[in-house]
This record gives sequence, structure tokens and C-alpha cells, in this order.
Amino acid sequence: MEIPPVVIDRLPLYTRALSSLQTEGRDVVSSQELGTRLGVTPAQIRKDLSYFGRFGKQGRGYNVQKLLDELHRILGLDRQWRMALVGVGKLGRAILGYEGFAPQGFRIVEAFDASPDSIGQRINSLTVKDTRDLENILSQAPVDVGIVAVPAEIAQEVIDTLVKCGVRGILNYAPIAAHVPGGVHLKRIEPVLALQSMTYYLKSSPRPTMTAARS
Amino acid sequence: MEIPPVVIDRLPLYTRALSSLQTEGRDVVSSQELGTRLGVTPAQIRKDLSYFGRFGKQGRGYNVQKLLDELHRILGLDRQWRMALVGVGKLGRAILGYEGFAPQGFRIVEAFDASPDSIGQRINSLTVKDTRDLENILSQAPVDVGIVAVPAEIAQEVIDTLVKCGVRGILNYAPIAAHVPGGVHLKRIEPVLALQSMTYYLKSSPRPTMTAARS
DNA sequence: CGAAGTTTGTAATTGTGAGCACAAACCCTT
DNA sequence: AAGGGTTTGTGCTCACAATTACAAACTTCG
Repeated sequence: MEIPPVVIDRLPLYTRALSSLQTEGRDVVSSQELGTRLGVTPAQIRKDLSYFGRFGKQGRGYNVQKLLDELHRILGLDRQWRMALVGVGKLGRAILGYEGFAPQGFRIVEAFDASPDSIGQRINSLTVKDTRDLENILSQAPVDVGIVAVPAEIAQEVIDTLVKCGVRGILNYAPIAAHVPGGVHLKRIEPVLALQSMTYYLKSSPRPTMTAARS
Repeated sequence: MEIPPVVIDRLPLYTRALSSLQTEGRDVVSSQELGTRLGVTPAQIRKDLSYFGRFGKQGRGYNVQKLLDELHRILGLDRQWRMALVGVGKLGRAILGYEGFAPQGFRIVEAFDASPDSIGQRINSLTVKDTRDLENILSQAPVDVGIVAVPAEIAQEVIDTLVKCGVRGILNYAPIAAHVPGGVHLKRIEPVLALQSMTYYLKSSPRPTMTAARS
């Protein structure tokens, strides 16, 4: 059975809400409440989960801990993921300093750059290595995900190299429409694209009404 | 007529490809070529554009400059947009230093933080102000977009304040499912969510085949 | 100028995802 | 133990988005 990508994209949201509930000390939650918290209909949550099994109990809801474990297993979040960063400019350094990855099991274990100024530098207990050695190093110690934070002009080239090294997941911060072979998964991270579609609505939308609503 | 949000989300991609073509000196482009570059079917591009008018010429294609102008007008990219950043921690500073906004007409004109250490600091020719003065300052000089880079615990509170100040667009970097009133547009910027759905596929996918493919 | 070759815009079709609604299962109170 | 109240899982329907397919319009080349 083939599971729709939109469903997969929602699962991390569920995971996060469940984590909150867990720290709040809650044992059980209904699709109703989960839906209200996330701005999603309860039916959608139930349907999404039903792709993978039957995790709830009628008349009661879902056991927070159990569902969280299941989702972690389904998404592959029950292990560590090794990542390599390419491009240690301003953006790259910010990514290296970002503290949101590690707590979720994503570790940057390698950083590359082409500029002689950056190569050899130690940033966050990581030594920046020469991009030309990328193939050698990654063939010795493979990574799961490549993070691309280089200028647009060379981004495709870097992506091709990463793919050649067996990297099957790529987080692309460069503003290009990159091409990857089948079986390789690429995600765009681009605040500007988000802004540029938002302005369409801001351009001529009325002042907001103060009714409560979701997003 | 109501235009599907997915269509609006694709327009910035078209804009970007057209900009490339323009710097390459191209006068005309077909939906075919544009599609190949972006990894989208030509029919999709034609259909998307047809929501807004007839911009092409049979047997020839689209005039790059003209289509680019039209898209800028449609998306509201033919003006400057004022943004306010809330949260000048590690992440906030990286956002302030990001050079990708300005060239596209997005300017951060105000930065707020609650910590006495940060307040008063000058970063990138911008003085960090006290979050408690946010309402006062934004009522004097309104902004179009708010960028939220505060800890998860206070993110909803900050968003509520921004909305109260008439901000109708919000870029949320905090890991929460925020709620906003109708008419307010919110976009999540979260690399971790992207990673967490990607791992589903990485978990057990085969080695990539080297066939060319899009993404 | 005419014919062959392109390419657009859109009508029609197909595919897919979201919401509704309800039976079945479970909880809780008395 | 029994009945009232919840909540799940899912078949069905509906809405909408993607693709196909083609006539009409334009270009180019001989």
C-alpha cells in the first residue's frame, strides 16, 4: 500500500503535539482534542493513523506514550541520523549553531567549505574540511542527510556530488530548483518562497476579524 | 473567482526561474522548457497562469520580461514589505544577518527582545527594542509581516500581540502549532519538520538509481 | 504564399485527498 | 449489570487538483 506524502508530512506534527501532552503528564488523548490543538479535523487524524494500524480505543482515545512510540517507529525517529553540512558561510554557520536538531536525533557530523579561509576552522567542536575531500571522507563515514548552504550557482553541483556519495536525503537552503535522481529525497528550506506567496494575500486582504481560527 | 492556494505557492518558483532566464539574456520561454527546469509539467504551468490571464503566444511561448512583470504584480512583489523580528537569540540573530530577504524586497525594520542583555544592542544597523514596547512602536509605524523567533513557550503569546498590532502575515520559526484569527496568514519555517518526514523514506529506501529525475 | 512544425489556452477526464456519518467498541456511573 | 455517553475506524461522497487532449493561433522555412 502506498501512503500519500501529505499524510507523512502531518505525522511529525502529531508527534510534536504528543510530546507536549506527554510533558504535561497526560496519559490519554482523543482525536478531537489533538485536532483542536493542531488545527486539523479529528477525522483526518484518525484516517492518517489508520494507514499504519489501529492505535486507539473506542470510548477512550489514544494512549499518549504508546502512540508517540508508534509514530517514532513509523517515521524512523527511534534512531540517530548523521548529517553533513556543505557551505560554511553566514548561513552555514547559523545552521551549525542551531540547537533544534540534536534533541530530535539529527547530528551534524561533518562540515565542508571551498574557501581556504574557512577550511581548518573549528566551529562548534567540528573542523571544517575541504569540499574537494567530500567524496573521500563520506565514503569512509557515510551520512544520511546532506545540508546544502552554498551559493545558488554551485548548489546543483554540490547536490550531484552528495548523491554520488550515497546521500539519499538533502535539505536544500539554496534558492534553486534542484534536480535529484529517483530515490533521493530533497526538501527545500526557503523563507523567501514562503514570504513571496504570502504577499499575494497580504496585498489586498481586509483587516483581520478577531474571531478565533486555526492555521 | 477563488484561486487554489497550491497555485499561489507555485508562482514564486516560476518567478525565480524567469529571473534566471532573464539574467541569461533569454527573451522568450515555452511552458515546456520552464517545466523541465522546475520539475513541473508544462500543462500545470499553463493552467496556473491561465487563472490570471493570457500571457503567452501560440507557437512562440512567453515573453520572459513581460511574464516576470505580471507575476510580480500578481504576487505583490512590485513593492517593499516591512517586517518586524521578535526574538533576538541565536536564531533571531541569524535571521537578522540573512542576506536573502533584502534583494527580494523584504526588509526587517524592527527587532524586539525581552532580555535586558539584548535590548539596546545594535545589530546590523538596527537597535533591539523591548518587547513590551512592541504595541506602541508598531502602532506608530506598522509592519506587514512579523517574524517569530522566540522560545516555544511564549510563541503563541507573541503571535497574539503581533496580530493585535494589525500584522496580517507571520513567519513562525517556533516549534508550535500556532493559532491565528481568520484573515491572518501564517507560515511555518521548520527544518526539523522537513527532516522528520524525510526520515520516513530514508528509513528503508533502496540505494538510488542514477536515472535523471526531478524533485 | 503555403505547408509543416510549435505552442498556447482550455474543455474534459482522471485521480486523489478531505470530510461526513455511523456501526462497533469501550468507559463510567448507578 | 445495564444504560447512557464517548470515541475509534472506515465506507462513502464530494470537492478539487492534475493530466490529457485538442482546436486555434502563431512561426518558420522553402
